[in-house]
Order: sequence, then C-alpha cells, then structure tokens
Amino acid sequence: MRASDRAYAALRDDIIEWRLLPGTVLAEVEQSERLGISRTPLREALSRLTAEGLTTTAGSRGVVVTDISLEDIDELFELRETLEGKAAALAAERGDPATFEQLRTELLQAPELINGGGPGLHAYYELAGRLDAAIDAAISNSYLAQAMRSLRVHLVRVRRLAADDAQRLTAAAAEHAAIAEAIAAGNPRLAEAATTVHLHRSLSHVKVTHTPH
Amino acid sequence: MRASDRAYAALRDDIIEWRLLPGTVLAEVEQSERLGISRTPLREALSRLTAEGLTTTAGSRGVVVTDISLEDIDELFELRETLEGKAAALAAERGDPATFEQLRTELLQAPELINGGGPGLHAYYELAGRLDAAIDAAISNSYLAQAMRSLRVHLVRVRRLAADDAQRLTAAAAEHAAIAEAIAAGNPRLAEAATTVHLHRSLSHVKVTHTPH
DNA sequence: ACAAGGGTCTATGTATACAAACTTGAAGTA
DNA sequence: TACTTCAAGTTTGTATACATAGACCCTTGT
Repeated sequence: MRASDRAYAALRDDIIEWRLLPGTVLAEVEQSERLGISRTPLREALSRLTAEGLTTTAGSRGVVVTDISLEDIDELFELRETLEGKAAALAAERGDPATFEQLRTELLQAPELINGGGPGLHAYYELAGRLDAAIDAAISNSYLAQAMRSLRVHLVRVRRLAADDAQRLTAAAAEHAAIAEAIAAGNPRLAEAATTVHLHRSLSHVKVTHTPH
Repeated sequence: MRASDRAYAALRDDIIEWRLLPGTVLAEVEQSERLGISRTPLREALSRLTAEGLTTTAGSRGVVVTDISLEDIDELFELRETLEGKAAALAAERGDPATFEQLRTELLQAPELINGGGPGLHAYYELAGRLDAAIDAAISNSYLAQAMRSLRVHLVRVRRLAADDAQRLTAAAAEHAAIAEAIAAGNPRLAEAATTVHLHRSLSHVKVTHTPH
C-alpha cells in the first residue's frame, strides 16, 4: 500500500473520530513526522482530504480541519434528503425486488441483533451498509452514487456526535425496513417518502443528543 | 499564481475543450515538460482533476482522461435535475424576489443579445451565469452549492459537444426567464417544474445535435 | 513454434534539498 | 504609547535525485 494512502486513511480516521478537532492546523512537517513518511505523500493525502471537504486550505496558514456547526448539519441533511430520496425512488424503479425483499426480512429481525450486544451491533451496522450498497448498485447512476459517497464521509463524522442508543437503532431498523419494502414493491414515491421520514427522524435524534465539542 | 494552479487550469481547459480526448494518457514527465513545470506541482494538478472526475488513475498506466458516453449524459442530467430542481425550489423559498425579478427582466431581453452576434452572445452567457450564481447564493446551502459546482465541470464538457445555435439559445433564455419568474414569485414547486422543463429540453438538444468524437 | 522466464527499460512513488513567501516579533521613531 | 518597518524564522511551494514496481521484449528451452 502506498504511503500516501496510509496517510490519507490515518488522517481521515483521525478527523472523523474527532481526534483531530475542527480548527486544528495540519502542519506538513509535524504530520509527516507523526506518520513516519515524507512531506510529498503527506501533501497528496492533504489535498485529497481538502477535495472531500474534511479540511480546507486557510490561506497560507496551511490546511486546517473543517468545522461542522449545527447549521452545517441542517444543510447536510437537506442535501442528503434530496440525493437519497431520489436514489430510493430510482432503486424502486430499477432495482431487483428480490434483493430488497431479502434485506427487508433481515431488517425486521434487526432488533434481536441490536439488543444482542457488541457483535450483534456490528452485524446490524453491516446490514445497514448492505442496504446502502444495494441502493447504490440499483440506481445505476455513477454520478449520483459518487455524490452520495462524498456526502457519507461528513455524515459519519456527524453521527459520531450523537449517542446511538438501542432505542433509536431499533426505530431506525424499522424505518430502513420500510424503505426496503417500498423499493421491493417498486413504488418510487413511497420509497422516497419512507426515506424522507427516516432522514428527518435521524436528524432530530442527532440534534437532540448531540454533544458539543 | 502557483505552478500547480496553472497546470490544473491548463489541463482542465484542455480536457473540457476536448483538446485532450478521452483515453489520453497524461504521463507525468511528458505533461510537466509540455507545461514547463516539474513533476511535483503537475502531480497535484492531476490529483485535483482526478478528484473532480475529469481523469482517473487507470491502475498503473498513469492517469487517463475520462470518457463521457451517451449513458453518462443521461446519468449526469438525472443528477442535475435532482440538484438544480431542489436548488430552484430553495431559492424560491429563501431568495430575494427583487434580485430574480431583475434577472427575469434581463432574460426577456436576451434574444436581442443572442441575435446581436459575438459580444452579445458573450453577454448572454454572462447573464445565464449570473442566474446560476444568484441561485447558488439564495439557497444558502454550501453542500448543495458544492455538489452543483462539481457537476458543472462535466456539464460544460458536454455542452461543448452540442452546437448552440441561436434558436436553441433563444428558447433557453425564455426557459431561464420562467425559472427566474417562479423564484421571484416565491413559488418553489413552479420553480422546480420550470427547471425540470428547461433541463429536459437542454438534454434533448444535446442528444440531437451532439457530434461524436 | 510456442511458452516460460529473465532482464532491461520506463513509468510512477518517495525522499530531500532548495526557493520563496508569509508571519511574527522587536526595535525605532513620530 | 502606538504605529511602522525591517529582519529572522518558520512555513509552504518547487525541483530533482533516487527507489521501486510494472510492462514489454528478447532469449532459451521444450
């Protein structure tokens, strides 16, 4: 694996997990020494992070970790609703019903996973990820998929602010199941509506439980 | 201006204007010599282009100019309709009516510009750009604005494939005026509908007149 | 004649040295 | 005392030398 890839992955993780807080200046020599590489691959990693929006080049003071304020979260979810709503609708039109019917069945059994503790929780996150991937594949629109991917980075970062309790996860699983059901039924408008509902509930949960940094 | 900025701008222009055709391999030494810079800033330029999707790193064959097929154009417009439709609706909710009323007035006089020849044509493109910028500003959502900006690069590239005759431009100006009018009237659904109509007509025009490379 | 292996060559990936620009601090003057 | 200017130091931007890996071709053996 390339050194720049390792640096990118390490910094991305540090930012998403809030170990590198917003406003932190990522000086090139400092970070390259910390990660044990030279400045060249580090600079490539930084430019990738900046392209994703996780960092910005603040004039000539180097690159700094971007902030996510409460207004940012609203904007983020506004775009997310637009993109994922459209994606769910397209998946309902173009996706394979059997795939989503299977996902729905699994999602209905998710509460057992969520209440089952550590490994079950991991299995649930994996299941939710499979639904996202299935939608991505079903829409067959690489530009839309790319736009959603670039959003997800920021969303993961926001999610780390919220406390995901078992109660919310159980409700989220039911909402996911409703989305999968609508897609399996080939009903675009219902799929979009179910997605809108899910995202609004997610946003409310984040805003209520978010812990300021 | 930094050497990497110049390299980025030059390569971006070459790709958008189809001087560098899809599939062209951008070898580092070759391009750095052509642009009169060293490999380091060139690599940064290439990584920026790749982040935008204008190039891709094809395994170990270096970076190549990405292709835009007819299916890609459909996908591109599908995403564009989603984003710009939402943007027009938000602008209708949040924008300043006077700004868009003014733009509408100017757009209604656009046919004179279009039929006025070279400088008038340029003035029209500038006017259309002002409408885009006004919508960008009105939505007050940096994530959505960023998503639209990253789309526009590809759209400019596609537009270069089509022959923009005076007849199409006149029709487009009327469609733009309709969008501005709906936003000025504070009618989100009408603004979104007008945008949908405009984009579908644009897409049809591109598909009919596009010249294969 | 065809396939397999090795070697060379050319490409990208990395490190480092150098240049330039900006920031910061201190000193001097109004 | 406050503002301006100059200088030093630290930072990023660039060039280049070196490492490494992949591709292509030639040779050799079956």
